[in-house]
Amino acid sequence: MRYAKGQKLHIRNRILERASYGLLRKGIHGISVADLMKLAGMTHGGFYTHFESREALVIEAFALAIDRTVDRWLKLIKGKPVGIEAIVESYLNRYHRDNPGNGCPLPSLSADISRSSPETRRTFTKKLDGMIDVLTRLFPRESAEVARQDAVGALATMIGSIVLARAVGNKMLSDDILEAGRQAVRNQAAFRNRCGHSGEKNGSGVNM
Amino acid sequence: MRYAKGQKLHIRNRILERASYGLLRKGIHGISVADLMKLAGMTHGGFYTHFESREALVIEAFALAIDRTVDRWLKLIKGKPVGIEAIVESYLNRYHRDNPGNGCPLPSLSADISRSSPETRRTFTKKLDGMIDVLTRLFPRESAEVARQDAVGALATMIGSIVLARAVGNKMLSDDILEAGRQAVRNQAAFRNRCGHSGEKNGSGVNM
DNA sequence: TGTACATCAGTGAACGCGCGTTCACTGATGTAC
DNA sequence: TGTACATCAGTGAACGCGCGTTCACTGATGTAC
Repeated sequence: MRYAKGQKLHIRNRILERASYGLLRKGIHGISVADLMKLAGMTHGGFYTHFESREALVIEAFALAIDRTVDRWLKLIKGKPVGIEAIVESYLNRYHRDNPGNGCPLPSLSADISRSSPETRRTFTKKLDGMIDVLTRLFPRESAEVARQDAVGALATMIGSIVLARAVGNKMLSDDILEAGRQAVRNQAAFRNRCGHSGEKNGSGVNM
Repeated sequence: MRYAKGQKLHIRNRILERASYGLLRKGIHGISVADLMKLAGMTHGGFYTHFESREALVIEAFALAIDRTVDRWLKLIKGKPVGIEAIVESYLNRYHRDNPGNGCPLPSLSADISRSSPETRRTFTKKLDGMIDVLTRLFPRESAEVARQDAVGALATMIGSIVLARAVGNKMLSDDILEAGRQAVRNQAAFRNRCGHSGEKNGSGVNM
């Protein structure tokens, strides 16, 4: 089967997208090349005409999932008052908890990343930096450093909450964890806004 | 080699302890039975005289690591004024980040747990509940629910921070993440203590 | 436009390898006398 | 106390299996004329 121009790239993208889904669901080591190709409706042999190795695919799939998450965030906050509220609601909810395949790769794959090759970790670091930048804009503080710190704190809370909520076998406890996570992020921001020394003169993040 | 009474249990415990170390370092699927036995100074064949299966060992090793973490916490807070500071300092520091083998299993293994068997998840849930109970006592609030929510929020922030700090390839960014995590937990608690209307009389957690 | 050939993405058998688990065997130690 | 036998934890070869990767082959489509 020889394809028209552009067709090959199209198929490569399909493999990549489905692989991203499969890897987020099953974990970096939890799904085989053959099964990843099956998700794209193909057999395993053709894999290597599109990717140099399994690891190369994993890196690209991870980057894609991060990009998608950031895109979703940007859409969520577009035209709305500055604040992390909307992102927290979309992150710490049941849909995201129950559908890791379509979600943020940080709760699903970070632990595996920390045991991966330097190249994988380098990609991770770069992408994470970009995520933090986007979140930082949502925390108007008296200094960029404080804003960034608040953004990282909120992100860590969101990731930890999803990780826990997915791991527990008890739905009620899991729901409680999501709610506790949402409340924790609110409290972090609220302390800075109302009690901390920021937030007044620059007008800023009054949303929470 | 036939052993004296108690000797077998002694060896079983050694396997379990070393396995806990190995699994926390390499991940649930990142180390073989043969390598786990090597950590205990033995060959792989004898494994099944001590454990029914690899999975049975994983469950026990995970539970052991949780128990150790809780014991460490209890020692840390014994005789000190109520507060989560001591635990946060010991959790979100470089030693814990750089030595997952001796640390809390939640950042290392939770993502794998969420993809594990119901039995594994049941053990996880029970152990997590115990951890939350210990932390809850450190948050004196007007209601048990609010205290527990604050405890879960703090735990989620700690886990997420370690997960991120371990995954990034850049030491400076990693240190920043640890500091942001510590600050975030402080802010969560500070909001309840100083700005919220809790902690004093009834104040119910209507913070936002 | 039609025909002959070249291309190359996709197929599926096969490769070497490492895994979890089993098992016949070993030999140090416990027990009986 | 000394001797003969029984026990069974530990060894390491072997098992079946699934994995990532390779490769000879196929056949639909592009290209030349």
